Amino acid sequence: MPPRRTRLPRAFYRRDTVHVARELLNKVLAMPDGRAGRIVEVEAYCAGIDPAAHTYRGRTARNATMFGEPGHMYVYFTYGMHWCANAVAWEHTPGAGVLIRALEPIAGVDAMHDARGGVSERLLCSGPARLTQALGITGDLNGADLVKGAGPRIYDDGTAPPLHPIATPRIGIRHGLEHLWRFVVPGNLHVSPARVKMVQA
DNA sequence: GTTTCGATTGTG
DNA sequence: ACAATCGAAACC
Repeated sequence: MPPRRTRLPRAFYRRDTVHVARELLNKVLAMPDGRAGRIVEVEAYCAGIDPAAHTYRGRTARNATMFGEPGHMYVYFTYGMHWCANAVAWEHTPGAGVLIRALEPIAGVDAMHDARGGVSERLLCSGPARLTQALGITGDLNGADLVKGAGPRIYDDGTAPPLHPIATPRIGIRHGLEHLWRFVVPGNLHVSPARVKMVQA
């Protein structure tokens, strides 16, 4: 018998972005075709004070979704080839959300492999662009409602977030490294291989 | 209008 | 360590 899935209410996303990031650990991201994975790594990007956030310099055509209603999905294109997915989440200041960085695959794994080519299961969804490729998320889904609608959803299947998630600096950014806003499920094997950016000596 | 660079990944 | 690859942001 499959675990019961509870839809996350809009109010879930309408809270402090860092808090939502931690609460999203161990939730389930599911696509309409059945592909689904457990969220095991996230990063919070905050409004106003956070120079690493796309929204730091204000609203643009690209980041407009982040200024919209919490609980929608902000999908952006980067490095000329990759899509990344966020859950819009903010309480008082618009323009913030949670980057989903890694999933543990739990359903539709064959379809994920078809979408990703011959990669190991461990690397199937272990990175922000890997998981969008595995699930088939592209810019078409920018703005999709994760709470209502027929598109991607985030569910609670009864698995609580870790009591003590690992907190680290965020990956691949140049500013805002002092904030420990990357959160990881301790011991999970599907976390992205944390590449430390090499610095020229 | 032109240039720079990125919330990354795969390969060498 | 570095190329791939292109649109948005930044700069003039």
